Amino acid sequence: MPEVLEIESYRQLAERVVGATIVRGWADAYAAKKLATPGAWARAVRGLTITDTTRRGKLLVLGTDGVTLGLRFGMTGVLLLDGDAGIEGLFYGPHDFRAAWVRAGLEFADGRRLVVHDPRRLARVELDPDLDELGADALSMTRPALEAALVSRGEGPAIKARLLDQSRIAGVGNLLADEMLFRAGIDPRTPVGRLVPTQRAALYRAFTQTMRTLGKRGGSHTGDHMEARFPGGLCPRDGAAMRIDTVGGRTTYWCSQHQS
DNA sequence: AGAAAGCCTCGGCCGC
DNA sequence: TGCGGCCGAGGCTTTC
Repeated sequence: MPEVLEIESYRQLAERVVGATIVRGWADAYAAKKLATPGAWARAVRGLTITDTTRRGKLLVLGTDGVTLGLRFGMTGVLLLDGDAGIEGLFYGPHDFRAAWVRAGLEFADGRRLVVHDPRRLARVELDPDLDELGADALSMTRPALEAALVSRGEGPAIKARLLDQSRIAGVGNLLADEMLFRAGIDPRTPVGRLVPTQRAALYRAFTQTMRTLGKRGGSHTGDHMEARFPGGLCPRDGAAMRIDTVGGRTTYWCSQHQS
């Protein structure tokens, strides 16, 4: 579920702990998988004071007076502050909270707790995350940055795969990718190198519209194409059958008519 | 039973 | 032929 729009809402929630000092941190073996040892998180965060929050794509970054803290949320991770998600409707599946699904967190001197709630264990904590591996941030996409991200040798990969490539564009996930291609009227299988100028212009427009509109509506799952995102769904724009296939390694829905 | 909104690794392929 | 980089497939993990 979490794509750049959700992570941005988590960042805004995390803003509330700027200035607070960590008295204790914990992460289970899965959440700490990217660290040298499972205990590294607890040792590193103790005594740090949060100075600021930033975000690059789907990576949430907590600045401190020492090591920088990174949080990744996988497919089902949610950030909670004292059990308050900050926004409603972001839970995967049954909007359920279980203490057993709290995989990592920080406890502050004032008693508050900032925790990662993640049923499927794909969320990760990081120390001094490497931002250089991430491409242009999706929420502040510019036309030149998009064009640069679309450069390829030869035909290149399918446009959908390129949109999901976090080293080119950081923050676009499966639902946002399908939504912007839906709005742009582009077949997700089109090789990037074969996109003509009018398609590139349409994609940029759809890209920024998608971020703005879905951001206002409340998340990646509020796109126009979502109502047709099931087998047998019909395109809400023209009533044609939606196609389903794996593109860029992910389940992809697109309109057989206006995206061909 | 099969699929799932993220990401990592592996191996094959391509172009220099 | 050799090599690095690109790209797709598959796995992780648990749930519904």
